[in-house]
Order: sequence, then C-alpha cells, then structure tokens
Amino acid sequence: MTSHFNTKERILHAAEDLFAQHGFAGTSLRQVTSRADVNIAAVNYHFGSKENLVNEVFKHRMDDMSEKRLSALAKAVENDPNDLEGILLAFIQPALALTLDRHGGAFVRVLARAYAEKNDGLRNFLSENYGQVLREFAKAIAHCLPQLSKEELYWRMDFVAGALTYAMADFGLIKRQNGVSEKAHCEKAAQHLIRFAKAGLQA
Amino acid sequence: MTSHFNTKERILHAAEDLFAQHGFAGTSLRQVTSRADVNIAAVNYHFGSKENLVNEVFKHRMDDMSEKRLSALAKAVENDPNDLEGILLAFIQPALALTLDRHGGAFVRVLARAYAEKNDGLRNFLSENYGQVLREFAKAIAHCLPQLSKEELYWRMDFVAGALTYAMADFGLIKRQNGVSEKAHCEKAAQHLIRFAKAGLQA
DNA sequence: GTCTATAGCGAGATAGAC
DNA sequence: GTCTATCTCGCTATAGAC
Repeated sequence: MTSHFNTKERILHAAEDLFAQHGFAGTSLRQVTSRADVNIAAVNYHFGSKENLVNEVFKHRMDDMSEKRLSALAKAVENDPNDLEGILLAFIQPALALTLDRHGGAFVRVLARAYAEKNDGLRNFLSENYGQVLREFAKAIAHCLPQLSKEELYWRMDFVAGALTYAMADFGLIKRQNGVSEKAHCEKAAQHLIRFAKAGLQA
Repeated sequence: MTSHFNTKERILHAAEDLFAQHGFAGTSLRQVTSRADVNIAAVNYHFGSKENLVNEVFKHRMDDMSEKRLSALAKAVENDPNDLEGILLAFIQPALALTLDRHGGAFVRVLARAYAEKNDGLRNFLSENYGQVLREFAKAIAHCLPQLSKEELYWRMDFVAGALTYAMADFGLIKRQNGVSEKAHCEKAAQHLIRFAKAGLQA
C-alpha cells in the first residue's frame, strides 16, 4: 500500500497517522521511520529536523483544505449571497471530506491537537493562515446577518469552529453506530451541525 | 507564593501549569520539579510515576468541577425545570470559574488537550466520569425540549461542549482586549455562549 | 521526607561509506 | 538518496546516605 509512494511521502503519511494518535511530542522519529519502513536517517535528510517535519505535515493538509473552503465559499456567495446554509456548508464540507480520506482522517485529530498546543509557534503559524480564511467567512456571514455586531459575530464563529473541531475529531458523547458507514455518519454530522450553527448564528 | 504549600502540592501546581503549556508528553519531570523548586526524586516518591502524576492532576480538578456542575444543575432544576438558560449556566459557570482561578486557568487548557489525546487511557478515564455528568445534563435539557430526539439532543450537546472547550481555552479569533479584565472577558464569553447554545439547541 | 548520584534507556542528529 | 554506526543529550526511575 505505502510502497506506491516514495520515501518522502511515506514519511509524511506515517507521521500524520502517528501525530494524530500520540501527539507531536509523544511521537518519536524512530516510530515514524519504522512505520514508514524507511531508515532513521531519511527524515533528517528530507526534512532537516523533527520540527520541520511537523510543519510540513501541517502545511500539506491546511493548504488543501483552505483552498477548498475558499473556492466553495466563492461559489456559494456567487450563487446567493444571502444563503447562510450554503456558506456554512462551504466551511464545513472540506473538513468533512478530510475525515473520509484514508490519511486525512488522522489529520483532523492532528488539527484538533494543534489547537490544544498553545505556544509552540505551530499555533501562530496556524492562526495566521487559518485566521485569514475565517475572516473571509466572517465577511460573507456578516452580509447575511447585518444586524450582528462584529464582536458578536466573531464570538459566534469561534463557537461554530469549536463545535466543528470537536465533532469532527469524534470526541464527546456521539459515537458512530456499528451499522452506519463512516460516510453516512459524517454527512449526518454536517447536517446536524449546519442546523445548529445556523440557529445559533441567527439568535 | 508557592512556598506556602508542601512539596506534593507544589508539584501538582507546577505540573498543571506545565502540562497546559507543553502537553503531557512535552513536559519532563525535570521541568516540573525545577519549577516547583523540589528535588527531582520527590515526584516519584509522592506519585510513583509520571503517568500517575498526570492522573492526579486531572482527578483533582475534574472532581471539583463535576461536583459544582451537578449541584448547580440540581439547584436550577429545582428552581424551574423548564429554564434552559439556567441549566446551560450550570454547565458553563463552573468551567468559567476555573479560568479565573490562579491555577485553574491552566487546567482548562489541560482539559482541552486531554480531549485531543485519543487513545491514552486518560481519555477513557475522562469520558467515563465526564460522560456521566453530561448525561445528567442531557436529561434536564431533554425535559426542556421534549420535541428533540435523543440522537439530535446528543449531537447538539456535543456541539455545545465543543464550543465551550474551544472558547474557554482561548483558541480562535476572539482575543481578550487589553482594556478588559479577565473576569469581564469570561463573563462576556458565558453570556455569548449561553445565547448561542440556547438558540442552537432550540433550532 | 528529602537529598545526591547514577543506572539504563531512548531520543534527535550526523558522519561517512556505498 | 539511502545505509550503518555512533555521538551526545535528556529522560524516567531508583538506590542509598542523611
């Protein structure tokens, strides 16, 4: 399976899985190279350092997700700038899509974990990129809800992002039922979340 | 400041701060004992192992917060079983109170971090205890919103818990303004969150 | 109950052959 | 570009003096 990829890609995939499972500090490069079935020295050859590997794992998925979010947002706004549900879907759908991807599912937990890491520079790097995307959505949502103050809007968007992160990472009470496919579970999650977030934003 | 406490308590407080800042795997016992100004051997004398220290740090605050939540819930329900806002406040207030505590503020991030740790046994221990408290709240909220299916209720409570965790841990777009006291910031957070969560639950 | 000292291990990183 | 071998460091944990 992994043997279709070259050394660098195998390291990236193995690291993504392990970071999701054990965190950044909790994962050793030895674990990564062992799972990727490459030599221990390869990671320093290709990435220079562990810290650099962490950043690359991140950038890879974040760039992809942000791009999908922004293009979905542009399409939704062009279609109907007052369709709050469409805008929310543009925000939620790309995150959802990740959980259906073989390796992306791990990344969702990596993402949640990164939010829990407070000072590590990774967090700053993240909030800069991710922050810009959030501001685009804020603009679109503000257009739908002109009565909302900017402060109130930002609070509520934080709540939506929190609910999304939490639900996507599969914390909490809700567990996927045995009879339900992962895809169906995620679609249900999106549907519930959009309904909830829409009502909360309109409060 | 810390010298008012004995060795064991100093270790607990130092560990709480550092776990919040660097995570569990990212914090060494040497950092802990150095900050607590106790000898490196003291932690193994008092706690046996690092893993045990992690659990104790957790149990200490969780027991306290769960107790406060449940007693506030009992009071709210006794006062008016249909007061959804009162029930939400009982859920949110004790988490809020922690962020105003000298050491509790760190714990909120420790908590968020624990949710991001998926397989480490700590997560199971947590979901068992915390899960019971959540189910009590689910019962009370279900009474206020009898038209909601159990599944829908659980989804929405997950979203509320996510929004709370995210907001409390100070992720996201919203930053405390320089002119605003921490206490005022938290009260505003609670006020916004209750409004948002109430509307979302009633959707 | 608290110290010093150290055992024993696994980490990240690198040098240099191939 | 990938390997083996190894350096150096910091970690958890413990033994034993006080």
